[in-house]
Amino acid sequence: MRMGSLPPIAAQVSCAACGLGHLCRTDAGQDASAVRRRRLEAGERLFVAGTPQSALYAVHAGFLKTCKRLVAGSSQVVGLHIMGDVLGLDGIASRVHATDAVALASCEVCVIAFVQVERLIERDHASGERVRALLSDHIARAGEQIVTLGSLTAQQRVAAFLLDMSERWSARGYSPSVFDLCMTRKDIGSYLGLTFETVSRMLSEFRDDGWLRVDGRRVELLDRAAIARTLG
Amino acid sequence: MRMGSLPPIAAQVSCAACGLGHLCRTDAGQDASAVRRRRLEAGERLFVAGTPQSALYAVHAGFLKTCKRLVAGSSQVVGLHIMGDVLGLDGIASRVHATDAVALASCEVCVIAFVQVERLIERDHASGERVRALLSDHIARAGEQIVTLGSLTAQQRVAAFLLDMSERWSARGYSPSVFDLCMTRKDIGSYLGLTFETVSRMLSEFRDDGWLRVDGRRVELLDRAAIARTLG
DNA sequence: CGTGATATTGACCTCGGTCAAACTATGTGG
DNA sequence: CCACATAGTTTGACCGAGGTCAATATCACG
Repeated sequence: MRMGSLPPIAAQVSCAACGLGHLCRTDAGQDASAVRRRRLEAGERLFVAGTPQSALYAVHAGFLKTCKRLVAGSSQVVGLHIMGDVLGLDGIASRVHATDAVALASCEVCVIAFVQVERLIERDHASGERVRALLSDHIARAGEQIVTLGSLTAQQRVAAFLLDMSERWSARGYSPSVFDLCMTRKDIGSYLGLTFETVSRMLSEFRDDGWLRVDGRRVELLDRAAIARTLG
Repeated sequence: MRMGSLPPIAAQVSCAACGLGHLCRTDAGQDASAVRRRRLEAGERLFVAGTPQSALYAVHAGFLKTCKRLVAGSSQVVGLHIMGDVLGLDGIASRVHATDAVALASCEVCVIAFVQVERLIERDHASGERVRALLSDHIARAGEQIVTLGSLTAQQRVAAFLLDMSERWSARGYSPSVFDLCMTRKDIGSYLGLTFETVSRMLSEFRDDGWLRVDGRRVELLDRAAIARTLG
């Protein structure tokens, strides 16, 4: 396994395919400096829960998680974000970050100030509609997560997780069958409301059934149909 | 218990306190017919998942649940809505209802057509901001639900549910300690990712601890602090 | 009344959490 | 280059929270 000192960011989304759409386009006579791009190494934080928020974020490359702080002092992973995804949609009204965002790999994130978004919205209605669509999508995704946590068994949750990841990578033009989870079993467990041991056990079970191959965080789906069938 | 043939809708929100805010105001020279009001009896559906959506809904009086259909054919309660709440925020982008909405008591619901909302948004920017705030609030609420389902025990979920209901009723000017759940244990269980037996057991446990009184669907909280302490 | 939906409670069992041990991978300092 | 430390993963053994199944009670309504 080659280990360059500066890991190249392989997976990258083109601006045309980005979730922000034209919200960050600087070609309409905008001040180009309104859209900064920030680079993060794995483990670095993009933002911190409870702090003032003044921008939206689009993942240009890399992979991040968002975590909600719990009363008990621990935290739960509530979102996993790949290139093209938009972060910071909660907090649009409150202007306060609802979650921590942590890079799970080297990332490049476009930072679009609220003032910039507002300027665009005032100018053309399509931008307002785009923001509403982003928020609406986020709600739909949260609804899926609620169903996963509320109605599925451990096996089904891991299956749903794998299929979701597969679908999202393939929607960005990458292989739907081979991908990197980029995170610990503990993070996956936290995201799915399970312990990391259970996640590990389910992955081993799927491997023993011949449904996938696992090597650390790299996964290869061998029988998507079988995995999907567990959700029936 | 008096049983009139036409049950009066006791709890009602004033238009000033409604979550829609000025989105449904007809005093700005709007066509008053753009905002219809629909009356529902308990059990009646306001809308059905998968059908085209062309309006937002504001609960003027009564109580509704929203349910997501599951692959297995069953469904899960994903939202509980009292007067002042806005329904139909998912579906703003897709123009398709993501859930079923069912009245849990006699309801009056204001129906505001999308075209009306769009007309308002084009006219003044505050309306656009109001819609964004509604969506953002919805996301925050979904985040809380995800944490509840992902990290809390059965006891904690029921405790969180009771405190949430209490808070919401009191935010509308009603008693924070005495309120009607308006729904079956099964619905509560579905909402919390529990079986109805477990919900019943937890309520009995709280009753035996002297933390509340239960009579069917009517609840009186006697020791909110103790209930809150379980979330510690 | 009787019927059907809802609620409560008990007995039992299972899924998944907890605890523990072994193993791997990656990094660090000598 | 190796000894050691640290974090992550896998797997086993055990246990308990909560699901399942069943009996009974309660309530609404025809």
